[in-house]
Amino acid sequence: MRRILVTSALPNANGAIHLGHMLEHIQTDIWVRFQRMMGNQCIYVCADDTHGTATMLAAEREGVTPEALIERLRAEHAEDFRRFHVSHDNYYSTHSPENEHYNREIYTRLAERGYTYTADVEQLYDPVRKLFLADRYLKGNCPRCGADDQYGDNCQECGATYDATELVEPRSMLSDAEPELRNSTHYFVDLPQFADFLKEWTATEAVQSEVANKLAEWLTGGLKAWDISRDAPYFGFRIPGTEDKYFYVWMDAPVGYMASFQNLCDRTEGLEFDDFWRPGTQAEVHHFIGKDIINFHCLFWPAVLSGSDFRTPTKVHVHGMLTVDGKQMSKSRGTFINAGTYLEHLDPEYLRYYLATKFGGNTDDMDFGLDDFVQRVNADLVGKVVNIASRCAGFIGKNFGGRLAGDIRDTELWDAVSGAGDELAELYESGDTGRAVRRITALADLGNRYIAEHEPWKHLRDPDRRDEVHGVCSLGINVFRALAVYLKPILPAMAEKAEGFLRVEQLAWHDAATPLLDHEIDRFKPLFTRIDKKALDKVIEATRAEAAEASAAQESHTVGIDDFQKVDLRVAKVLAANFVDGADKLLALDLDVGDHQRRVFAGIRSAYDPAKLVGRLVVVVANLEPRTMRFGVSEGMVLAAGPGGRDIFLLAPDAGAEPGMQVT
RNA sequence: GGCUGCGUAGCUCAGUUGGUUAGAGCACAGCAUUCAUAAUGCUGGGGUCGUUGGUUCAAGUCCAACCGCAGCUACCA
Repeated sequence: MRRILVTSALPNANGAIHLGHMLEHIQTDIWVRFQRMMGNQCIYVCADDTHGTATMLAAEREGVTPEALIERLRAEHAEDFRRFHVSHDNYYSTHSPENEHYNREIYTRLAERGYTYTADVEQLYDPVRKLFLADRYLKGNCPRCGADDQYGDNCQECGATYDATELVEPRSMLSDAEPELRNSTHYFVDLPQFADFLKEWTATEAVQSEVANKLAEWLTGGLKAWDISRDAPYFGFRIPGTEDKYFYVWMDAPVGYMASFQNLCDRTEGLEFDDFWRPGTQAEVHHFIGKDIINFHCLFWPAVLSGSDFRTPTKVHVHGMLTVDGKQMSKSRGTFINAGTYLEHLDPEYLRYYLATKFGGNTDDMDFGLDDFVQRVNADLVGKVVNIASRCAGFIGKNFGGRLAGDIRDTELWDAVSGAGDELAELYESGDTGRAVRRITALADLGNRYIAEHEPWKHLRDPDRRDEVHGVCSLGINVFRALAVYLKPILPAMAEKAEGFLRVEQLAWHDAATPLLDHEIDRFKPLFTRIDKKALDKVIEATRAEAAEASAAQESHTVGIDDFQKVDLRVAKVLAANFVDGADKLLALDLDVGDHQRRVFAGIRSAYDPAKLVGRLVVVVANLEPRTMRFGVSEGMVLAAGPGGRDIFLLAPDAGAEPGMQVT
């Protein structure tokens, strides 16, 4: 029995799970379920990737703590995956004590062995927001071609790459302030010391050949030291021995795989962390990732592991990106589909099956063709596979008491179907489920052809041919059963229904090799319904609507008077103001809006004493969609100016204004 | 700009080390069938294999340039 630990890349705690995430988790889950069906021990862990400046800023915008924000998203993400039948053994968080423990341990070991050092770095600093700016938060003019509005790493116009400090007329995207050049001490992993190790490691079976080719670019071009620290304020783990330095999120994210596993071990008898992570163990570790994060998983991660005396990954399975109708997923086209939106209208197994037809175990991009999706799923699953059971079950039930024949009538067909197991197993193992599905549907074609040739409906009336009819239909059911086994890693829910129909225990891989004989089965109920194209259209419409809402809210620089008039601004009087338990940025305000009262949570605690707010007038957005926060529902928004922190200034109408008056 | 990979019928994809008239499924057309969720079976039309040039007796397959797509380019998580 193999002992295997499997991971999918950690989704970021800054948005909903979408089809791109689902692609990776479905691919991983198919492989995991296949391994379990083969009788291997296969543990599948994942987590939300929670740290970084983005989380900090998002929490600030929502007026909640980062901890509250990431826990809400973690729960949502875990639920989305569960509903798609993704069988994580643990879906954890990188913001966990286990993760902090292993980050410290890894860092300490690296430092002890001389793999780390510090150096001063010149970096752009936002004097208003008081933080160092990552490239993505900087814009300016390209130092080479002069194009304006370019990010801090490279130019979209001329393709030049440069350092953020070279930008002409740089601006902070957070405050629009002109950044200052400041010095800061940073911590580095001395990657060049791992060059020989990495050259060796990337030449093994651990990575696909095209991935090794890509990695050769870094390995032959010369590795640079890796900057693993960030300055406060930063949402993350503090580096041991420092006051204001934090681990860069890409340092602690992969360690999150270990942390999630440790957390599972702590509540699972017989599961030992060291069995999987000590050097030289026979247990396997497999990572599934997209081609966008190859360098983190195939350079930094194995180097860090080997330098801190942990085992290195058995294999990194890299997949390509998902396009929809041949183009990048796009919010305006309605193709940036969230998992939750999909689930409102469609069965998750449609997507699992369709994506399975696309996986080839390589890094090619995969296209989600909307029409193709509908046709492929309906034709293959309903028309071919399930149809075999559907057309045979009636005969068995009505004429033979629901009992299958005692022997296999035609060994040629049965041998072809039952004998495909080894080949299919190899295809699943290598990740080529596309080819596996093609082989399986070809077997279904054999089954349907066999039934058509033997025309059981014609011979049913002939008492001399009763046995023949019984044998043909029983074989049909057995073909279906084998196909259900072969498809079970992809379609677990369908397989479960099939188990009920066949009245059998959980199907394992080897069950496909032995037929079900002289066995009573249940009445047939539809195992799979066809996709209605209209349901898919609704998904696209809903996605487009979500996007329109979001972009209307933030994108346009100028608004028409119509847009402005949609905002219902009212004068309100503060009746009560209170601290909120567990929220360090919020105040709960009870407002008199003229004809009624309402409660609003405002992120102004850092600047206002609640006692001094009572009785004063403020301006409130009265028709803002109510937002459910951890502490209750916020029904509106109080207007204020300023960058935040101590500098928040509430708007106030002049004397004479009354609660409820509209602001125009 | 550099790097990795991809570009084959209307659509989604197969095409091993270059070797006879380039394949499958879906879609489409015709026929058959009616057991089955308008499901199935048989037959058929449809491609100058992204473009151009080269190597070779022979190129979808090897080489070069160009075009298009995706990703990376070390601070995008």
